[in-house]
Amino acid sequence: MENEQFEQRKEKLDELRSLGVNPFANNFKPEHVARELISGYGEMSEEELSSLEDVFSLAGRVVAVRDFGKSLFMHISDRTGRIQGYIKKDVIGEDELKFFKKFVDLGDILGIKGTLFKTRTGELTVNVSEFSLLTKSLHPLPEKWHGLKDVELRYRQRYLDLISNPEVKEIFLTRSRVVKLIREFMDQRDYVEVETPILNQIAGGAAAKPFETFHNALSMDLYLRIAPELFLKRLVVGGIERVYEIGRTFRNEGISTQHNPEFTIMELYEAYATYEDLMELIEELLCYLATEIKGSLNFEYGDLNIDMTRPWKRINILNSLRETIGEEVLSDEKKLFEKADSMGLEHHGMWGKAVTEIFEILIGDHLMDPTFVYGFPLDVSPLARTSEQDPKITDRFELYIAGREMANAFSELNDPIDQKERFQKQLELKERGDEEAHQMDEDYVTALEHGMPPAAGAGIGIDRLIMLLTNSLSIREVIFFPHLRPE
RNA sequence: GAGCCGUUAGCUCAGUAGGUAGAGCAACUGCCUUUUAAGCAGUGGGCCGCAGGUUCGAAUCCUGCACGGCUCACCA
Repeated sequence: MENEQFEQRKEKLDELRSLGVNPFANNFKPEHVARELISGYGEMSEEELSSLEDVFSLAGRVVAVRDFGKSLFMHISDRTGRIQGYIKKDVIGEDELKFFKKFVDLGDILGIKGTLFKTRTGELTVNVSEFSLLTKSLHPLPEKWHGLKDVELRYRQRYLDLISNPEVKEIFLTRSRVVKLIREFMDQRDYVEVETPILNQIAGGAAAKPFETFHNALSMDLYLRIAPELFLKRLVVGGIERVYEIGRTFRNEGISTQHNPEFTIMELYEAYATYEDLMELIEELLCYLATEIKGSLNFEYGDLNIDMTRPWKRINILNSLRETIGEEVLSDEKKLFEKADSMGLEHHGMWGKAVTEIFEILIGDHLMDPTFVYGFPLDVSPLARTSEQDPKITDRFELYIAGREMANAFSELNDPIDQKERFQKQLELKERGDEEAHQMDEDYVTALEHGMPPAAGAGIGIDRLIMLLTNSLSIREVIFFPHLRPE
């Protein structure tokens, strides 16, 4: 970090202090932002502007300076955008101009005041009559034209990425908008937003390896949650009939363009609904988001054209597998396991696991337009309600978009006896070496014993949804500080 | 965890038959009162990711390591 430019700027800092100027002053209140000036006055002619006598004040980071000797142009960037400032000796005085040239660097935070005018090239510009150095920056900005490209630096020093790459900032602003829209959508449907524990004694509600931690005062092992599911359903037992949570979840697994160890999930539960109702709800929600964010139900994602026009396709896992691998393989457990083995897939001797694994590779990965995949086997769905048509199947679906799982939903199992037996089976799997099998959650079973109304619930991967809506091909592009190894 | 690729100035990037390290931006010194990737003249700035090896000589060839990216595996 010690380099020529850093040293030069530190010297300026010392000199400013010796002149009695606070290089980290906080005595300037900007009354305007770039965007409001541009949208409010950008269309006015030079004549109209010159008849205005209003003085505007704004503050932001100096991102460009073009020095002409007795005058100079600069661009200042605030939370809404950029605006040009013009400093002219005749207006501001020789001493102030000299001060600017000597002490104000690219990257500094500056407050400016002045009237508006238009340059010859038609750009709305603040004719600066007064400026105030608010914060000295000790490091140079990244390259003004190419921005910050180095992916590692972009993630490690995200602030520089945000300063110099406007499209990056745009993605995160969109992320914020999407989450807000989701909340509005859910609130309109009478759902209550809640928060449930992240530190769990039992990490349940999904098939995943948890992070472990320890509570010193209680002398107790704890896990970071892998899903909020079991807590939310306790709330349904408690009479919060429509409930949702948007929050961080942690899974101790690999990192990739699709996976970050901590990610954001939305889970929702609705009493008296079925998984088919949730297909409708999710379709409505995602189409609403696409319309608001993309302005269309047809948009590009990478090389793909995604068509979200309703109604979305619904395909049955067993039926579609029957077409690809044939009835004889599907119905003969031995042949099915051989098929899974030949594809290098794990199945732990479970029919359902083999079925879903094979499905994902052969069919799921190729589903680009939104598709509901339903008919999940019971042995991979320990919290889902058994189908009334087929005892080996549950009332569960997953939503695939762009070949990826975006949501998982089912009618909830609310029979406590059945639930306990399912947990028991998961324990057996765990003993046989399936690290991702569920733990027994007696307390949850007790909650069900008090009666959970029939309900359906869904989980939606928010990061992946944001990726889709912002055309981001890596999850790291939608998470401010993705997990990286220490430098 | 495996394979492939990358790491050179603050930033973006060049740099091959191994022969003392380059450009643009940024910085510094001048000139320039409507520019916008401003322009002109000049100057400074490098453990070429780290550690070994080969060689008279390594940014360049070899090995190991670190970090990152992509693909695959596990998963959402």
